[in-house]
Amino acid sequence: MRYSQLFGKTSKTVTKDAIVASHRLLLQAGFIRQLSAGRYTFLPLGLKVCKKIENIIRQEVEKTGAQELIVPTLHPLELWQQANRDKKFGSAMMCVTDRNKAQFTLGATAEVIMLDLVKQFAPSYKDLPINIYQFSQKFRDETRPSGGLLRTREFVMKDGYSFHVDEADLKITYQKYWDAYLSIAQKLDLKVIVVESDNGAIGGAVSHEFMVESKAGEDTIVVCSCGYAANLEKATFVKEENNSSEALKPLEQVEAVRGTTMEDGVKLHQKPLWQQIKDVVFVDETGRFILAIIRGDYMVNETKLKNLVGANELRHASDEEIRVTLHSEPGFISPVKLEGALIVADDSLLKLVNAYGGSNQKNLDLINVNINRDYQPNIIGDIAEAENNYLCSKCQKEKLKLIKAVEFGNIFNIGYTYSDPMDGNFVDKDGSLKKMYMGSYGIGIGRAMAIDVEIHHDDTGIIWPKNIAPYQVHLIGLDGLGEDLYQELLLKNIDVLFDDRDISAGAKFADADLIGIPIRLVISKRSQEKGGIEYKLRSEKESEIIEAKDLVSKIIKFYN
RNA sequence: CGGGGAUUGGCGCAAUUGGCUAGCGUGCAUGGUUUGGGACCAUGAGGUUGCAGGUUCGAAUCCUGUAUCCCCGACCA
Repeated sequence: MRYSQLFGKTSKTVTKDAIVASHRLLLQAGFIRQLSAGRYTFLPLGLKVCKKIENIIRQEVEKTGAQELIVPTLHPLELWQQANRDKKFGSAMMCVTDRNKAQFTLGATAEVIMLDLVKQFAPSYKDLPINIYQFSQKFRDETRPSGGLLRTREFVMKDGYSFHVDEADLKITYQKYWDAYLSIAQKLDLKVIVVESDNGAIGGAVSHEFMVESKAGEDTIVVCSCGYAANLEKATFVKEENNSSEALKPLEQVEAVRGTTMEDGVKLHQKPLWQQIKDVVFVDETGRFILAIIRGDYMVNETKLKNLVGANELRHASDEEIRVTLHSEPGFISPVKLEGALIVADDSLLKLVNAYGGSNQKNLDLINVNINRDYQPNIIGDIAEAENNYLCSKCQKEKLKLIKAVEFGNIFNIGYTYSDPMDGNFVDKDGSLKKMYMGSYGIGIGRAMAIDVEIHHDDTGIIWPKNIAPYQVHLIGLDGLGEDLYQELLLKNIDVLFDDRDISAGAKFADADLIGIPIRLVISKRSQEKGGIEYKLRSEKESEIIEAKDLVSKIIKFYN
């Protein structure tokens, strides 16, 4: 490709809105263009990178036995409703209506469509496992897209789905996908950390996310030097016992003229924060009130809480709701004698005696509050959020570390989440109908591209890993030279971008650095005087002169 | 959804106690001089200042509404 013919060009300036490096560089180097919030055009350079990423994914994913197909973008809303998915995904779904008033949703993910498709072939145990995937545009009405391609409302995703006779069979495919994802990451020159994670809107029991550490990441993951790694929404830690050997003291109500924060309680009672009971009231999508209680120095993780109580969405209760519905008082909430709310206790409270906190009345506190004596939670479980330096629950020795990361891909063990409501059955050996066990597997292409730029760039531009660079070679011709070499490289099937513009050398070098193609060649009077062509890797500072006859083999060698 | 900021030639910005023909950089076009790290000179094209309404002799500037975009927060009672 001649640069002079390439649609899209680099620019010296870029909107101040582009904060993260990948966003800025991809815009500046002419790979993408924004259309509206969270929706980007992929220009020819950007699309070339996408296609290369897709091909790597295709190659690796097919090793799991997956077969490529494609389903329509518009999904009948009815199918989603069958599986109750419309509620799970909720407002992130984009819906449209056709001329017959039939309702559709723009595909955000395709579990229900793929299951419906598989059902149409009345699969038997002999047909299973079925392992299918597609590359297609996904639509999610994200509340806040951000970071350029890192979080968008419209994106191409490789989404794979597998159907099995049982969980044991799924685990074989699950592992194959796991391996495939590691290979893909390796080819994209990305170091991934595999973490356990919450299944979120996809549903099911177990899942793993393939994360890449990055400051631009909006996810926090928890890692331990022992190898433990988990999403913040799943991470567990050791909850130390501080005073569990103490004798239980009688419950007392005391006067407490104080403010409404945890800190006010600590000051007034002169007792440690961890001994205080933290009370947080939530309301779920059905209007149910939930009181989450936890040791004072811990935080409630809403996702953990959601999973424990089986809620889809939670919001904080208003002060008015706390007063009117629960007959309590903001800042003085207590699980003791509280009615009208499901009481969910973090298991940290089991190891805590003689706690203190509110009494559901203003300026009155309770001291020596003890679980299962003074109040009885409806549910006890883990709703606490891990923090830096908490003790790892796996090795029980090392301290946890929280790091920022971007989700590169994920694999889900979704079980019967869809087969159940949608009658996703297969015929077993004995002729009986059984439910298919499902898995699903996703990688976002644009995000993968952005992560790569995030990880591989310097002050002057992008440094593409060789497997996904838009071109293999960036040829710069100076002094009117280059045309012959360009033709020769084309003949040898080298994918080359030839900067044939009649502009200054400096401008060409700057653009080459920005665009980030791995090999830069310069042919000029100077290079010829030195006996050949200048060869420089984008990732290196130094260049070398290569004789013309050795050039092609050197390029080919680099790419193998 | 809440808070903050923004919207002016393709792109990045300036001009607001209301006042002359809305400037500058970059990019683009033409001509010339240049040519190893974003060259220089000259000439030129390109804007109903997001949209709608209002105030005024006069609005990019003030008022009202609205749309869009960006950032922070979606968290402790």
